[in-house]
Amino acid sequence: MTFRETVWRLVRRIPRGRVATYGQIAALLGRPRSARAVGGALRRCPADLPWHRVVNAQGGISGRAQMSSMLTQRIRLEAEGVAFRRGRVVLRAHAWRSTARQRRGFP
DNA sequence: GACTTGACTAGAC
DNA sequence: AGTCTAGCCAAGT
Repeated sequence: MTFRETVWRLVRRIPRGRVATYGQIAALLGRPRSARAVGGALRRCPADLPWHRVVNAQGGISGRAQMSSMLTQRIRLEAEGVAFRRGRVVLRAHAWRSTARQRRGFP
């Protein structure tokens, strides 16, 4: 099982209408400093993966080569009911909380 | 096995 | 709040 595959498996668990950050995914996999590698895992991923539910630590959509792809991500999120504010996802409202510890600790 | 490449981040101004 | 920087690390070459 490669790192990339574990990322995909976890991303599939993010429910509709919620988002996770790259760093959060990395931390949940026990590799808190591999956020960047998580981005790499999503750069090329299966078409049916809900990749749009992963955003950066500020709730923003991270740079892609094509801007159309960034727009696609926002549109897909809004279609799931995710609210944006000044170009950022409202993390307070939509951050995926998978554990009790995170429920307490999320800013 | 040694580089290089990013869909990252926290910290410093 | 915006910009820069230095770490970081899995994958690709």
